[in-house]
Amino acid sequence: MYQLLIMTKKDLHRKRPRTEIPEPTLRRLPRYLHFLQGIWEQGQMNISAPAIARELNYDPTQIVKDLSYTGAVGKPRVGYVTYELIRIIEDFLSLNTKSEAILVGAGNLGSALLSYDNLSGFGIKIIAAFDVAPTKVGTQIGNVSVMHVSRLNELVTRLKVEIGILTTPARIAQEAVDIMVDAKIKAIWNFTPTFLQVPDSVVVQNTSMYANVAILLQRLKELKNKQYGQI
Amino acid sequence: MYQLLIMTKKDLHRKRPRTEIPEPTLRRLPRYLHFLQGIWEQGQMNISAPAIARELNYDPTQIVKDLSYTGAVGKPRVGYVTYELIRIIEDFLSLNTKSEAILVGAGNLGSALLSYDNLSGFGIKIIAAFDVAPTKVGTQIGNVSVMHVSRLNELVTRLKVEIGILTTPARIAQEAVDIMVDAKIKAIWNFTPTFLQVPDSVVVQNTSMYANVAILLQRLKELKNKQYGQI
DNA sequence: TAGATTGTTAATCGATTAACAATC
DNA sequence: TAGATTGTTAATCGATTAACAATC
Repeated sequence: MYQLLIMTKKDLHRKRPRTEIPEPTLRRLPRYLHFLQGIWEQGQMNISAPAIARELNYDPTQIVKDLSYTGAVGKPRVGYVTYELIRIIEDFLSLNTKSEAILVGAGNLGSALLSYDNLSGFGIKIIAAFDVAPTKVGTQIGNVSVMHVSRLNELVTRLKVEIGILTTPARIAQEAVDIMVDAKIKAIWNFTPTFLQVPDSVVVQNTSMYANVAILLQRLKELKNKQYGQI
Repeated sequence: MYQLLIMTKKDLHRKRPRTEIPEPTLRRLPRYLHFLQGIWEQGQMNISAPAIARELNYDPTQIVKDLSYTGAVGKPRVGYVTYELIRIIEDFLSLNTKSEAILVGAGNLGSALLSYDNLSGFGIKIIAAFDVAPTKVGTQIGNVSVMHVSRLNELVTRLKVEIGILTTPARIAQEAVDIMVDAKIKAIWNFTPTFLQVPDSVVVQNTSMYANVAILLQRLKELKNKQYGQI
């Protein structure tokens, strides 16, 4: 009776209700999509979850579960209609409506993203880049103009851009983010190793090269230990 | 009594024993490291798990647990010695011994990685790049020579390179991987959206831009639903 | 000493996997 | 019809979080 009223530490940190799609599912969906596009091009009209599972080396029930999040419905004994499934996943991931984004920090990585055509292939279109270096400002990288950061607020506000890509040096990352937040950017794709301070009304997606290297090196180490036995 | 002998489906798919560090931990460690380097430069000699937790917005016990994997030991009431902790995490993640790597596919993303100085800052040094385009072969990108793929096997075998970075177009990804595996590459960092077929003796780390965009767009969508209520 | 923090063990929570009924 | 596959519910597993004793 009593217990029901006690607010545990957990409650304070509790995540959003439960409309949330599990992150592992979101990671797998683009992989399914890529696979489906491949077989579609080869003219395969239908595809079953077990067939996808065999090809991508996943558990078949996991695929069924992941697909059920998207609202896709399949036929027993036949599977899903390839084309429909592709459309449903694309819709679900909002890959059809290209979201406009700006990029801050036109250095190595920033330039790469600007000239990385593929980026537009999955739902994001970079419409402007910002930097402070006089050598960068005024230039064009991959058809995108690089402007001085002082113009960020005006442009973002005017065009109502919601997504910001952060590729500055770590040292000035928070500063750049503050400017973005000020301009009402709603989602930040963070390529710096910095932990960003943002209000609750802004989402941050961290893509850390560091984390990926760390995992790779560790798995390689584990592989060796396994092979030679842990002496 | 009976049950003990039954081999479930689970057993077949079972992962390596349990020497394995959880992936979430491996993702967080580089973040701790970056934070620690920052406070070390500011002259802070000691740091406690709760203090790290406050700054990085994590649960304090999670930090204690993560750090315990690295073998770091702290003092109650004081915390960890900043410098020691940095060294221990770096050692643990093998970031001190620079591993040599080769890169296949010197396109947009490949070029970016080649000229991305930071990469060498976390344990990986690209010593050669490979491509098939005559316009690329023979050039230098970020101090790394681009050679024809036909030379991959010889060079990798001779220098005993264990890590391969894959940045080719998705279409030829598997082909490139077969060449790497043939040359006894042990770990592949895959930037293509392709599911790679490799023998058990090779580890693959997938870094998918697609997955990251998918998560970002989804979280942004959820954020909006939360704010305006789901009508 | 008192109190903060470590470090370990137990509880909880969420994602994956298994089981199975529905169905084409 | 028989059998493969979907789709849902239950069981399991692993990571996170809580609890708490040890200790500086």
